[in-house]
Amino acid sequence: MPILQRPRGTRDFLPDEMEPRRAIEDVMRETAGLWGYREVGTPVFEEAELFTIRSGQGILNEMYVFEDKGGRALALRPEITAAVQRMFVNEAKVLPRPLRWFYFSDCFRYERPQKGRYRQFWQFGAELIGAGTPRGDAEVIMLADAIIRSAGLSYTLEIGNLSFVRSLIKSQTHEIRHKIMGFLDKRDEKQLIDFLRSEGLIDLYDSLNHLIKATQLDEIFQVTGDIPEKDDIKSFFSLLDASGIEYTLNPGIARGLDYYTGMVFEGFAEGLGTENQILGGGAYRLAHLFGGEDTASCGFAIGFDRVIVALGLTNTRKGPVVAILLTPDGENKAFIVANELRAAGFIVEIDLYSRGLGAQMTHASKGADYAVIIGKNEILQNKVTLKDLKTKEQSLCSIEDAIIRMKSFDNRG
RNA sequence: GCCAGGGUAGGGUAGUGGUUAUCCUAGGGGACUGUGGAUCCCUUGACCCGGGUUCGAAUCUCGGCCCUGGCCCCA
Repeated sequence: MPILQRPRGTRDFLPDEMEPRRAIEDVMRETAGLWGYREVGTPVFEEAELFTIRSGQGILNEMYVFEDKGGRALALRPEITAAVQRMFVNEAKVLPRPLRWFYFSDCFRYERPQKGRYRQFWQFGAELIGAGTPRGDAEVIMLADAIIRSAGLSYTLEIGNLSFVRSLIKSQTHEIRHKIMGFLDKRDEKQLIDFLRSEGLIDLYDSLNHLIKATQLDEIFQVTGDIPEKDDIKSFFSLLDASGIEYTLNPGIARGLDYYTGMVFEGFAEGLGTENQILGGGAYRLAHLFGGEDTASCGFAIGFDRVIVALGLTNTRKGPVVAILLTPDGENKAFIVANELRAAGFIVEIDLYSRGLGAQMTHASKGADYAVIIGKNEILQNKVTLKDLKTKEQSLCSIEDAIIRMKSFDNRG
Protein backbone atom coordinates (compact mmCIF):
# COMPACT_ATOMS: atom_id res chain seq x y z
CA MET A 1 0.00 0.00 0.00
CA PRO A 2 2.57 2.65 0.88
CA ILE A 3 3.96 4.22 -2.24
CA LEU A 4 7.22 5.08 -0.57
CA GLN A 5 9.05 3.11 2.03
CA ARG A 6 11.91 3.99 4.29
CA PRO A 7 15.36 3.35 2.90
CA ARG A 8 16.74 0.04 4.06
CA GLY A 9 18.40 0.16 7.43
CA THR A 10 16.78 3.44 8.51
CA ARG A 11 14.14 3.96 11.16
CA ASP A 12 11.31 6.29 12.03
CA PHE A 13 11.00 7.25 15.66
CA LEU A 14 7.55 7.79 17.10
CA PRO A 15 7.30 9.92 20.25
CA ASP A 16 7.32 6.86 22.51
CA GLU A 17 10.74 6.00 21.17
CA MET A 18 12.09 9.46 20.49
CA GLU A 19 11.49 10.72 24.01
CA PRO A 20 13.53 8.10 25.86
CA ARG A 21 16.25 8.41 23.25
CA ARG A 22 16.44 12.13 23.89
CA ALA A 23 16.37 11.64 27.63
CA ILE A 24 19.33 9.28 27.51
CA GLU A 25 21.17 11.50 25.07
CA ASP A 26 20.71 14.41 27.44
CA VAL A 27 22.09 12.45 30.37
CA MET A 28 25.16 11.52 28.34
CA ARG A 29 25.73 15.12 27.31
CA GLU A 30 25.41 16.26 30.86
CA THR A 31 27.91 13.72 32.12
CA ALA A 32 30.46 14.60 29.44
CA GLY A 33 30.00 18.24 30.36
CA LEU A 34 30.84 17.55 33.97
CA TRP A 35 34.20 16.23 32.85
CA GLY A 36 34.98 19.43 30.97
CA TYR A 37 34.25 17.97 27.58
CA ARG A 38 32.44 20.31 25.18
CA GLU A 39 30.30 19.35 22.24
CA VAL A 40 31.47 19.71 18.67
CA GLY A 41 29.74 19.14 15.36
CA THR A 42 31.08 18.19 11.96
CA PRO A 43 29.50 17.93 8.50
CA VAL A 44 27.24 15.03 7.67
CA PHE A 45 29.22 14.54 4.48
CA GLU A 46 32.95 14.94 3.92
CA GLU A 47 35.43 14.31 1.19
CA ALA A 48 35.55 10.56 0.79
CA GLU A 49 39.31 10.72 1.05
CA LEU A 50 39.08 11.73 4.70
CA PHE A 51 37.83 8.28 5.50
CA THR A 52 39.99 6.32 3.09
CA ILE A 53 43.09 7.99 4.50
CA ARG A 54 42.08 6.78 7.89
CA SER A 55 40.72 3.35 7.13
CA GLY A 56 41.90 2.34 3.67
CA GLN A 57 40.28 2.02 0.26
CA GLY A 58 38.27 -0.98 1.39
CA ILE A 59 35.79 1.13 3.28
CA LEU A 60 34.54 2.70 0.06
CA ASN A 61 32.41 -0.43 -0.27
CA GLU A 62 30.90 0.20 3.12
CA MET A 63 30.13 3.88 2.83
CA TYR A 64 27.56 5.96 1.09
CA VAL A 65 29.77 7.63 -1.49
CA PHE A 66 28.59 9.99 -4.18
CA GLU A 67 29.78 12.65 -6.54
CA ASP A 68 28.33 16.12 -6.19
CA LYS A 69 27.55 18.46 -9.07
CA GLY A 70 31.05 19.84 -8.94
CA GLY A 71 32.54 16.41 -9.42
CA ARG A 72 33.79 16.09 -5.84
CA ALA A 73 33.99 12.62 -4.33
CA LEU A 74 32.02 12.82 -1.11
CA ALA A 75 30.84 10.37 1.50
CA LEU A 76 28.29 10.37 4.28
CA ARG A 77 30.33 10.12 7.45
CA PRO A 78 30.72 6.53 8.65
CA GLU A 79 32.28 7.69 11.93
CA ILE A 80 33.27 10.90 13.62
CA THR A 81 36.85 10.54 14.81
CA ALA A 82 38.43 11.30 11.44
CA ALA A 83 36.27 14.38 11.05
CA VAL A 84 37.15 15.61 14.52
CA GLN A 85 40.83 15.20 13.79
CA ARG A 86 40.39 17.00 10.49
CA MET A 87 38.60 19.78 12.31
CA PHE A 88 41.40 19.91 14.86
CA VAL A 89 43.96 20.31 12.08
CA ASN A 90 41.86 22.89 10.21
CA GLU A 91 40.55 25.02 13.04
CA ALA A 92 42.06 24.32 16.38
CA LYS A 93 45.83 24.28 16.09
CA VAL A 94 46.24 27.18 18.45
CA LEU A 95 43.73 26.27 21.12
CA PRO A 96 45.24 25.48 24.51
CA ARG A 97 45.70 21.77 24.98
CA PRO A 98 44.55 19.30 25.88
CA LEU A 99 41.30 19.62 23.96
CA ARG A 100 38.35 17.86 25.49
CA TRP A 101 35.60 17.37 22.93
CA PHE A 102 32.55 15.20 22.62
CA TYR A 103 29.98 14.63 19.92
CA PHE A 104 26.60 13.03 19.39
CA SER A 105 25.97 12.47 15.71
CA ASP A 106 24.37 10.17 13.22
CA CYS A 107 26.65 8.13 10.98
CA PHE A 108 26.02 6.09 7.87
CA ARG A 109 27.36 2.76 6.75
CA TYR A 110 26.31 0.63 3.84
CA GLU A 111 26.06 -2.70 5.62
CA ARG A 112 23.59 -5.50 6.03
CA PRO A 113 21.16 -4.45 8.76
CA GLN A 114 20.69 -6.72 11.74
CA LYS A 115 19.93 -6.36 15.42
CA GLY A 116 21.67 -3.27 16.73
CA ARG A 117 23.07 -2.48 13.30
CA TYR A 118 21.47 0.09 11.04
CA ARG A 119 22.56 2.04 8.04
CA GLN A 120 21.89 5.27 9.87
CA PHE A 121 22.97 5.04 13.46
CA TRP A 122 24.04 7.35 16.24
CA GLN A 123 27.36 7.56 17.99
CA PHE A 124 28.16 9.34 21.20
CA GLY A 125 31.88 9.83 21.43
CA ALA A 126 34.65 11.86 22.97
CA GLU A 127 38.17 12.76 21.94
CA LEU A 128 40.95 13.94 24.19
CA ILE A 129 43.47 15.62 21.91
CA GLY A 130 47.02 16.48 22.85
CA ALA A 131 47.44 14.64 26.11
CA GLY A 132 49.14 11.35 25.34
CA THR A 133 49.70 10.53 28.98
CA PRO A 134 48.65 7.66 31.23
CA ARG A 135 46.39 10.12 33.00
CA GLY A 136 44.75 11.08 29.74
CA ASP A 137 44.16 7.49 28.77
CA ALA A 138 42.71 6.80 32.19
CA GLU A 139 40.46 9.84 32.05
CA VAL A 140 39.03 8.80 28.71
CA ILE A 141 38.13 5.35 29.98
CA MET A 142 36.64 6.73 33.17
CA LEU A 143 34.58 9.16 31.13
CA ALA A 144 33.29 6.42 28.86
CA ASP A 145 32.38 4.37 31.90
CA ALA A 146 30.68 7.32 33.60
CA ILE A 147 28.62 8.09 30.51
CA ILE A 148 27.42 4.54 30.04
CA ARG A 149 26.61 4.15 33.70
CA SER A 150 24.84 7.50 33.83
CA ALA A 151 22.60 6.18 31.09
CA GLY A 152 21.69 3.39 33.48
CA LEU A 153 23.31 0.56 31.55
CA SER A 154 25.44 -2.13 33.09
CA TYR A 155 28.09 -3.57 30.82
CA THR A 156 31.49 -5.20 30.88
CA LEU A 157 34.64 -3.27 30.13
CA GLU A 158 37.76 -4.85 28.66
CA ILE A 159 41.03 -3.01 28.46
CA GLY A 160 44.18 -3.96 26.62
CA ASN A 161 47.25 -2.45 25.09
CA LEU A 162 48.57 -3.09 21.61
CA SER A 163 52.15 -2.82 22.86
CA PHE A 164 51.94 -6.26 24.40
CA VAL A 165 51.37 -8.18 21.20
CA ARG A 166 53.32 -5.75 19.08
CA SER A 167 56.43 -6.26 21.17
CA LEU A 168 56.37 -9.94 20.30
CA ILE A 169 55.84 -9.55 16.58
CA LYS A 170 57.55 -6.25 15.84
CA SER A 171 60.14 -7.86 13.59
CA GLN A 172 57.47 -9.31 11.30
CA THR A 173 56.17 -7.71 8.12
CA HIS A 174 53.15 -5.47 8.23
CA GLU A 175 50.99 -8.11 6.59
CA ILE A 176 51.95 -10.86 8.97
CA ARG A 177 51.46 -8.59 11.97
CA HIS A 178 48.05 -7.66 10.68
CA LYS A 179 46.99 -11.28 10.29
CA ILE A 180 48.26 -12.35 13.67
CA MET A 181 46.43 -9.45 15.34
CA GLY A 182 43.28 -10.49 13.54
CA PHE A 183 43.41 -14.06 14.80
CA LEU A 184 44.17 -12.90 18.32
CA ASP A 185 41.26 -10.48 18.25
CA LYS A 186 38.92 -13.27 17.23
CA ARG A 187 40.53 -15.67 19.68
CA ASP A 188 40.78 -18.12 16.83
CA GLU A 189 43.50 -20.39 18.14
CA LYS A 190 43.33 -22.94 15.38
CA GLN A 191 43.72 -20.45 12.57
CA LEU A 192 46.50 -18.74 14.46
CA ILE A 193 48.44 -21.98 14.80
CA ASP A 194 47.87 -22.89 11.17
CA PHE A 195 49.03 -19.49 10.06
CA LEU A 196 52.12 -19.43 12.25
CA ARG A 197 53.04 -22.87 11.01
CA SER A 198 52.64 -21.91 7.40
CA GLU A 199 54.89 -18.90 7.94
CA GLY A 200 57.46 -20.87 9.91
CA LEU A 201 56.75 -18.80 13.01
CA ILE A 202 55.30 -21.47 15.24
CA ASP A 203 57.84 -20.71 17.96
CA LEU A 204 55.91 -17.46 18.50
CA TYR A 205 52.85 -19.38 19.53
CA ASP A 206 53.79 -20.12 23.12
CA SER A 207 54.44 -16.55 24.02
CA LEU A 208 51.41 -15.23 22.15
CA ASN A 209 49.20 -17.81 23.76
CA HIS A 210 50.58 -17.04 27.20
CA LEU A 211 50.07 -13.39 26.60
CA ILE A 212 46.45 -13.39 25.56
CA LYS A 213 45.51 -15.71 28.39
CA ALA A 214 47.15 -13.55 31.00
CA THR A 215 44.84 -11.89 33.48
CA GLN A 216 47.41 -9.91 35.44
CA LEU A 217 49.86 -7.28 34.34
CA ASP A 218 52.75 -9.15 35.93
CA GLU A 219 52.07 -12.20 33.81
CA ILE A 220 52.04 -10.04 30.73
CA PHE A 221 55.36 -8.42 31.45
CA GLN A 222 56.82 -11.83 32.15
CA VAL A 223 56.06 -12.65 28.52
CA THR A 224 56.99 -9.33 26.96
CA GLY A 225 59.92 -8.39 29.16
CA ASP A 226 60.71 -4.76 29.92
CA ILE A 227 59.10 -3.01 27.00
CA PRO A 228 59.55 0.80 26.80
CA GLU A 229 55.90 1.43 27.58
CA LYS A 230 55.99 -0.57 30.79
CA ASP A 231 56.10 2.31 33.27
CA ASP A 232 53.34 4.25 31.56
CA ILE A 233 51.16 1.17 31.33
CA LYS A 234 51.67 0.43 35.00
CA SER A 235 50.78 3.92 36.10
CA PHE A 236 47.77 3.88 33.80
CA PHE A 237 46.40 0.71 35.37
CA SER A 238 47.16 1.84 38.88
CA LEU A 239 45.07 4.96 38.23
CA LEU A 240 42.20 2.78 37.08
CA ASP A 241 42.55 0.45 40.04
CA ALA A 242 42.54 3.36 42.45
CA SER A 243 39.41 4.75 40.82
CA GLY A 244 37.51 1.58 41.55
CA ILE A 245 36.40 1.17 37.97
CA GLU A 246 35.37 -2.35 37.03
CA TYR A 247 37.22 -3.89 34.11
CA THR A 248 38.98 -6.97 32.92
CA LEU A 249 42.40 -7.00 31.39
CA ASN A 250 42.32 -8.31 27.84
CA PRO A 251 45.75 -8.40 26.20
CA GLY A 252 44.18 -9.90 23.09
CA ILE A 253 42.27 -6.82 21.96
CA ALA A 254 43.64 -5.98 18.55
CA ARG A 255 43.13 -3.27 15.98
CA GLY A 256 43.82 -3.74 12.33
CA LEU A 257 45.02 -0.20 11.80
CA ASP A 258 48.44 1.15 12.55
CA TYR A 259 47.57 4.53 13.98
CA TYR A 260 46.46 3.06 17.28
CA THR A 261 49.31 3.68 19.63
CA GLY A 262 48.70 1.53 22.67
CA MET A 263 45.79 1.55 25.04
CA VAL A 264 42.60 0.07 23.61
CA PHE A 265 39.29 -0.80 25.20
CA GLU A 266 35.92 -2.25 24.39
CA GLY A 267 32.59 -2.53 26.19
CA PHE A 268 29.88 -5.13 25.82
CA ALA A 269 26.27 -5.27 26.93
CA GLU A 270 23.73 -8.07 27.12
CA GLY A 271 20.54 -8.49 25.19
CA LEU A 272 21.98 -7.50 21.84
CA GLY A 273 22.68 -10.75 20.03
CA THR A 274 25.74 -10.79 17.82
CA GLU A 275 26.30 -7.07 17.81
CA ASN A 276 26.92 -6.76 21.52
CA GLN A 277 29.76 -4.25 21.45
CA ILE A 278 28.53 -0.89 22.68
CA LEU A 279 31.83 0.85 23.21
CA GLY A 280 35.17 0.99 21.45
CA GLY A 281 38.11 3.27 21.92
CA GLY A 282 41.78 3.76 22.38
CA ALA A 283 44.82 5.94 22.02
CA TYR A 284 45.82 6.95 18.51
CA ARG A 285 47.65 9.39 16.28
CA LEU A 286 45.81 10.64 13.21
CA ALA A 287 46.35 14.37 12.88
CA HIS A 288 49.54 14.05 10.86
CA LEU A 289 47.69 11.98 8.26
CA PHE A 290 45.50 15.00 7.62
CA GLY A 291 48.41 17.39 7.30
CA GLY A 292 48.62 18.49 10.90
CA GLU A 293 51.20 18.19 13.58
CA ASP A 294 51.59 14.68 14.93
CA THR A 295 49.40 14.76 18.02
CA ALA A 296 48.62 12.09 20.54
CA SER A 297 44.90 11.58 21.03
CA CYS A 298 42.61 9.22 22.81
CA GLY A 299 38.93 8.71 22.31
CA PHE A 300 35.98 6.42 22.16
CA ALA A 301 32.62 5.99 20.51
CA ILE A 302 29.49 4.58 22.09
CA GLY A 303 26.95 2.84 19.87
CA PHE A 304 23.96 4.84 20.99
CA ASP A 305 21.33 2.69 19.29
CA ARG A 306 22.72 -0.40 20.95
CA VAL A 307 22.61 1.31 24.31
CA ILE A 308 18.93 2.01 23.66
CA VAL A 309 18.29 -1.59 22.65
CA ALA A 310 20.15 -2.90 25.68
CA LEU A 311 18.27 -0.60 28.04
CA GLY A 312 14.92 -1.42 26.51
CA LEU A 313 12.33 1.27 26.04
CA THR A 314 11.00 2.33 29.40
CA ASN A 315 8.37 4.79 30.47
CA THR A 316 8.11 7.79 28.28
CA ARG A 317 6.18 10.90 29.08
CA LYS A 318 6.96 12.78 32.23
CA GLY A 319 3.59 13.16 33.88
CA PRO A 320 1.26 14.39 34.84
CA VAL A 321 -0.67 15.13 31.72
CA VAL A 322 -3.74 17.30 32.14
CA ALA A 323 -6.60 17.23 29.68
CA ILE A 324 -8.86 20.26 29.58
CA LEU A 325 -12.47 19.38 28.87
CA LEU A 326 -14.85 22.16 28.01
CA THR A 327 -18.33 23.11 27.00
CA PRO A 328 -18.92 25.97 24.53
CA ASP A 329 -19.44 28.35 27.45
CA GLY A 330 -16.05 27.55 28.84
CA GLU A 331 -13.98 28.11 25.72
CA ASN A 332 -12.24 31.36 26.66
CA LYS A 333 -11.73 30.36 30.25
CA ALA A 334 -10.37 26.98 29.23
CA PHE A 335 -7.49 28.49 27.28
CA ILE A 336 -6.64 30.77 30.20
CA VAL A 337 -6.68 27.92 32.68
CA ALA A 338 -4.58 25.82 30.31
CA ASN A 339 -1.86 28.44 30.31
CA GLU A 340 -1.93 28.79 34.07
CA LEU A 341 -1.44 25.06 34.40
CA ARG A 342 1.39 25.06 31.86
CA ALA A 343 3.05 27.85 33.80
CA ALA A 344 2.84 25.57 36.81
CA GLY A 345 4.73 22.92 34.88
CA PHE A 346 2.03 20.55 33.74
CA ILE A 347 1.66 19.08 30.28
CA VAL A 348 -1.70 20.43 29.17
CA GLU A 349 -3.81 19.45 26.20
CA ILE A 350 -7.03 21.22 25.47
CA ASP A 351 -9.89 19.58 23.60
CA LEU A 352 -10.09 20.97 20.08
CA TYR A 353 -13.32 19.42 18.91
CA SER A 354 -16.83 20.48 19.80
CA ARG A 355 -17.88 17.15 21.12
CA GLY A 356 -19.73 16.03 24.18
CA LEU A 357 -18.13 15.75 27.59
CA GLY A 358 -18.46 12.01 27.41
CA ALA A 359 -16.49 11.81 24.21
CA GLN A 360 -13.92 14.22 25.59
CA MET A 361 -13.59 12.10 28.70
CA THR A 362 -13.10 9.01 26.55
CA HIS A 363 -10.29 10.68 24.71
CA ALA A 364 -8.72 12.13 27.85
CA SER A 365 -8.61 8.75 29.54
CA LYS A 366 -6.30 7.40 26.85
CA GLY A 367 -3.44 9.76 27.45
CA ALA A 368 -4.01 11.99 30.45
CA ASP A 369 -3.70 11.62 34.19
CA TYR A 370 -6.14 14.37 35.10
CA ALA A 371 -9.17 15.93 33.49
CA VAL A 372 -10.01 19.53 34.21
CA ILE A 373 -13.52 20.49 33.20
CA ILE A 374 -14.39 24.07 32.35
CA GLY A 375 -18.05 24.87 31.70
CA LYS A 376 -20.81 27.16 32.76
CA ASN A 377 -20.87 25.99 36.37
CA GLU A 378 -17.14 26.45 36.80
CA ILE A 379 -17.23 29.94 35.37
CA LEU A 380 -20.08 31.00 37.63
CA GLN A 381 -18.22 29.83 40.70
CA ASN A 382 -14.76 30.80 39.39
CA LYS A 383 -13.52 27.28 40.00
CA VAL A 384 -12.60 24.21 38.01
CA THR A 385 -13.71 20.62 38.21
CA LEU A 386 -10.73 18.37 38.72
CA LYS A 387 -11.06 14.67 38.01
CA ASP A 388 -8.29 12.24 38.80
CA LEU A 389 -8.52 9.78 35.96
CA LYS A 390 -6.80 7.01 37.88
CA THR A 391 -8.80 7.13 41.11
CA LYS A 392 -11.89 8.61 39.43
CA GLU A 393 -12.22 11.08 42.31
CA GLN A 394 -13.72 14.36 41.33
CA SER A 395 -14.15 17.70 43.04
CA LEU A 396 -14.90 21.33 42.38
CA CYS A 397 -12.02 23.50 43.53
CA SER A 398 -10.00 26.59 42.78
CA ILE A 399 -7.18 26.47 40.24
CA GLU A 400 -4.70 26.87 43.05
CA ASP A 401 -6.09 23.84 44.85
CA ALA A 402 -6.10 21.87 41.64
CA ILE A 403 -2.44 22.66 41.11
CA ILE A 404 -1.57 21.61 44.63
CA ARG A 405 -3.40 18.33 44.24
CA MET A 406 -1.85 17.53 40.90
CA LYS A 407 1.61 18.38 42.20
CA SER A 408 1.30 15.39 44.49
CA PHE A 409 1.01 13.18 41.41
CA ASP A 410 4.51 11.80 41.72
CA ASN A 411 3.99 10.79 45.33
CA ARG A 412 0.72 9.04 44.99
CA GLY A 413 2.18 6.04 43.16
C1' G B 1 28.45 -10.29 -0.45
C1' C B 2 26.48 -15.20 1.87
C1' C B 3 22.73 -18.40 4.81
C1' A B 4 17.94 -19.24 7.29
C1' G B 5 12.94 -17.76 8.54
C1' G B 6 9.31 -14.27 7.41
C1' G B 7 5.86 -10.21 4.77
C1' U B 8 -2.64 -10.35 4.98
C1' A B 9 -6.11 -2.92 7.24
C1' G B 10 -2.25 1.74 11.73
C1' G B 11 -1.22 -2.64 15.47
C1' G B 12 -2.34 -7.99 16.37
C1' U B 13 -4.41 -12.06 13.52
C1' A B 14 -7.62 -16.30 10.59
C1' G B 15 -7.34 -18.11 6.02
C1' U B 16 -3.06 -25.11 2.09
C1' G B 17 -6.14 -23.34 -5.32
C1' G B 18 -12.70 -21.77 -5.67
C1' U B 19 -18.73 -16.75 -3.75
C1' U B 20 -18.23 -10.33 -1.19
C1' A B 21 -10.79 -12.40 2.65
C1' U B 22 -11.93 -13.71 9.22
C1' C B 23 -11.82 -11.76 14.01
C1' C B 24 -9.85 -8.34 17.82
C1' U B 25 -8.02 -3.56 18.36
C1' A B 26 -7.33 1.25 16.51
C1' G B 27 -9.11 5.57 13.42
C1' G B 28 -13.55 8.45 11.46
C1' G B 29 -18.99 9.57 11.81
C1' G B 30 -23.56 9.30 14.59
C1' A B 31 -27.00 8.47 18.76
C1' C B 32 -26.10 11.01 23.50
C1' U B 33 -25.55 16.85 25.20
C1' G B 34 -22.45 18.25 32.57
C1' U B 35 -18.95 12.99 33.17
C1' G B 36 -21.58 7.49 29.07
C1' G B 37 -13.40 6.34 30.43
C1' A B 38 -19.68 3.15 29.01
C1' U B 39 -23.13 1.18 25.37
C1' C B 40 -25.28 0.80 20.55
C1' C B 41 -25.32 1.86 15.22
C1' C B 42 -22.68 3.21 10.75
C1' U B 43 -17.97 3.54 8.48
C1' U B 44 -12.57 3.77 6.93
C1' G B 45 -8.84 0.31 6.08
C1' A B 46 -4.93 -5.16 3.92
C1' C B 47 -3.17 -10.05 0.73
C1' C B 48 4.95 -6.27 -0.31
C1' C B 49 6.04 -5.65 -5.92
C1' G B 50 6.47 -8.01 -10.72
C1' G B 51 6.53 -12.27 -14.00
C1' G B 52 4.89 -17.59 -14.48
C1' U B 53 1.53 -22.06 -13.80
C1' U B 54 -4.01 -22.38 -13.69
C1' C B 55 -10.61 -21.73 -15.95
C1' G B 56 -9.33 -19.47 -11.20
C1' A B 57 -3.50 -17.58 -6.89
C1' A B 58 -3.26 -14.43 -0.39
C1' U B 59 -2.39 -19.80 -1.16
C1' C B 60 1.89 -23.11 -6.00
C1' U B 61 6.53 -21.26 -8.70
C1' C B 62 10.55 -17.72 -10.11
C1' G B 63 12.78 -12.91 -9.55
C1' G B 64 13.01 -8.40 -6.81
C1' C B 65 12.06 -5.31 -2.43
C1' C B 66 11.67 -5.14 2.73
C1' C B 67 11.77 -7.23 7.88
C1' U B 68 14.04 -10.58 11.65
C1' G B 69 18.18 -13.44 13.11
C1' G B 70 23.00 -15.36 11.86
C1' C B 71 27.86 -15.28 8.78
C1' C B 72 31.42 -11.81 6.73
C1' C B 73 32.98 -7.07 8.07
C1' C B 74 33.47 -3.84 11.93
C1' A B 75 36.87 2.22 10.87
